Amino acid sequence: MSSGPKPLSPRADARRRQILEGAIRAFAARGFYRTRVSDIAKSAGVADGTIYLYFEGKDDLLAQVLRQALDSFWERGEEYVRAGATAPERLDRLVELHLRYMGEDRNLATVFQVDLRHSPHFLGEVSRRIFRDYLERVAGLVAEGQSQRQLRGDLTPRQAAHMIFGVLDQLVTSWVLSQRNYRLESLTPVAQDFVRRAMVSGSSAT
Amino acid sequence: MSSGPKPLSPRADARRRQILEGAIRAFAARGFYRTRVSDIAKSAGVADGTIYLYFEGKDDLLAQVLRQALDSFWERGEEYVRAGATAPERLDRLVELHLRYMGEDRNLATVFQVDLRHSPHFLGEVSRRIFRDYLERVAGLVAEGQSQRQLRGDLTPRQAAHMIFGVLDQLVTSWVLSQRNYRLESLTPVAQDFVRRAMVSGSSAT
Amino acid sequence: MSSGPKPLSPRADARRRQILEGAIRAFAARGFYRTRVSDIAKSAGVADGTIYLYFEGKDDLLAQVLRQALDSFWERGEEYVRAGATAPERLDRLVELHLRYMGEDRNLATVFQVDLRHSPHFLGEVSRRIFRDYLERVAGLVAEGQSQRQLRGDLTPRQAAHMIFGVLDQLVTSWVLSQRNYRLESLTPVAQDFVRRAMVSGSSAT
Amino acid sequence: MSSGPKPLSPRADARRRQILEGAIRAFAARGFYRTRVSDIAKSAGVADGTIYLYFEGKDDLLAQVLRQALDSFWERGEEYVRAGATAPERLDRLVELHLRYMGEDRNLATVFQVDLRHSPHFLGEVSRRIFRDYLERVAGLVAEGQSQRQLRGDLTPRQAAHMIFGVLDQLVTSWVLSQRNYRLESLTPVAQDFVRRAMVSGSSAT
DNA sequence: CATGAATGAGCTTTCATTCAT
DNA sequence: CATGAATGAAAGCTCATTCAT
Repeated sequence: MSSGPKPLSPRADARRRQILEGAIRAFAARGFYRTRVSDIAKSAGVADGTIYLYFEGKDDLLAQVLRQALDSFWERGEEYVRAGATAPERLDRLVELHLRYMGEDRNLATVFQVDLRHSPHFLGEVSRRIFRDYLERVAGLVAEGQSQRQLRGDLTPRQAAHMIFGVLDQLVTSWVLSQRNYRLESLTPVAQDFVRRAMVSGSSAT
Repeated sequence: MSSGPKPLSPRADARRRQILEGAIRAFAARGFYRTRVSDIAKSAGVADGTIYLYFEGKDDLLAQVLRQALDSFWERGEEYVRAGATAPERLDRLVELHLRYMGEDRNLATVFQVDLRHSPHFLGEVSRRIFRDYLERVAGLVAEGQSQRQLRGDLTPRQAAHMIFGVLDQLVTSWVLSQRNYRLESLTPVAQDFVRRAMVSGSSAT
Repeated sequence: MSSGPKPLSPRADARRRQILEGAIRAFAARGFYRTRVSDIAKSAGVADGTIYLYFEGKDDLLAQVLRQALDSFWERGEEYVRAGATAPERLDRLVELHLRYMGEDRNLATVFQVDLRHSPHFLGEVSRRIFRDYLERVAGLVAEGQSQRQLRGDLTPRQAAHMIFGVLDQLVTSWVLSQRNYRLESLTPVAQDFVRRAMVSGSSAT
Repeated sequence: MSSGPKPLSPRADARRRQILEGAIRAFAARGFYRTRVSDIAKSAGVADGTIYLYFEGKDDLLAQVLRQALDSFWERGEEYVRAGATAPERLDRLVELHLRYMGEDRNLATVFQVDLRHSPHFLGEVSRRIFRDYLERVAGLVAEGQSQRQLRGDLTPRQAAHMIFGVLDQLVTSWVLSQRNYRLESLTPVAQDFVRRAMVSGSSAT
């Protein structure tokens, strides 16, 4: 999927990662716009100028953070999700994966919930691709389940994907903004149940 | 509900509204951070300095846009929602109201989906209150429905409120970001069905 | 000396004075530059725009404050000073007059000590004239005293006038800046003695 | 005496000085308030932003100019003044030092006479400390001379210090404002004589 | 490769002045 | 005459980016 655009030396790759991680911490703490490049440099332990040896600028840095995180998300989870025996099970696994992945790194989650939302205004295509990627995969899962008659067929896969993503996304947002301290993963069963009820065939009580 | 903090002269109130509307257009077009105060002024048809006669600054302007919009949302919809005969019907009406209200003003919706998400980093309390207000009301609807045995009781009202909000919110976001041109309200039945299935008692197929 | 440039109606003259007094209070409180025209208006109890009916602008206002005060100083004191029987006595009276006049209105004194000093940079000619007026009169007193052999003749009248003014001026400045509360006039004997010793003939111990 | 607050690299220290000197020229030419930061930058030959790497802002710049000048004044002169054999001689040396120091740098003198006077309104404590420092040292000289019966004892050291300072200060002010071109130092004997007569014991002719 | 001092475009905000009422 | 809402030029300051070391 992600053929790294430049095959970097291991040394250079480590440096790149170091900066990326500094950027995640910095963005999470203050938000993209309020984060200065020098904040990122400090957080990453490099000089300001060094950042420009590895990235084109602040915008590019955010784009790469997001891209990288999404790549690693699917790299790690795609196989796991597809290994579910039935469509509902595959949705369960998606829910679990989403909450677990985000729950593991609150800083990264913060960047996703806050700065990714803001990015359409300046990352344009990049930003849209990130959303599209996610939604298309979920839509794929849904379509497959529908064709196997395991999921209800009276909504489009895209619509379903949006709503499922919406549920997960809001749980993450609320966790990120929450003052309280709880584990995001603990919401897995509740979310699984919610999505299952909404997606599995059966009469909607009217 | 909202006792305007300062009783302004009609003239001043009109001016205030004029600026607020200019701000919504400007924020929607470029996002809060990329919008200059002079953009707002131009969009509102006033001089830069005039803005500071009515607002404390850019932050205040966004806060007021959000507050005002939320106030008018509930002012307009609370009664309508509560007029539903049963809890599922009240949820239906909430879904309908949310999509209709947002669908009516794409600029305002854009500000909500994009800038409100970004605001915790700088509007702090204001921002949190806006989310809290919304969620508490929905949680109230859910709790009521649960005590009347019309909604399933095996999740907390807050959790339910988050997920319901997530569904609606994501439909709005996707509409706002979409290049295609469709009416947001047209998604009402789909969303109602999704929420109903998820919330009305009945066995979740496992 | 000062033939008021415009013979105003009594009503208008009262208004003019009202603004002038507001300006003195405002300038004293914050200094010329930090005083906004609207501060002056508030302090004088008129609308901002009204000020421009009586003065050309902020600069003009300061110039008039200073001019007016100096006029009234000499109007009141010239006769008194000249009524001294001998030159030393006339100097005594000058010292007394200076300290009494300034001591009577701390606000006015503040404007003189602080803003008059700053004014050469923007009031140019006006500012210079105010200093010159004062110094020429004192120099006149000294010259007269010298020709009557009552004051030492081994310095120029201008030099003497500067140093005498310097003594008085510094006492006023220090009073204006002082946190303590004492009457400026109480320094009269000390200053008179200082000036007398410095100016009356007699061998300077070497 | 002045333990520089931050031990800067030689390079940084040179830059700092360069800006300070640009600021003195700029302030002298137009006065603090009418000087724009960009004027200072231009006069110092650096970019606007560079100034903020070395100073906190315009106010800080003026404060540092004044502080630095006063430090260097005493650093250079304290020993010289105290080396006078008698109190009158020490006063002579103070007068000489004051006029010589100021006479050497008309720009710096201008800043002192004009902007230091204006500064109480915005430099508060800094400004007060500068005056206090000077006056206390002179008062110290006077008190010492009084206890040795070399200066008249019928005025307080502070009062004497004020008046002596007033004499010197006014000579500097008048030199700074003067259109004519003369050497400030040339007034040394006159001022010495004036101060001596005023301060050395001996009957004041009444 | 790495640094961080220097740059200067760009932004928010203030406030003297004007003029329709 | 008096008002004060509106104006918009002007100014201080920030910070992404560059480049000499």
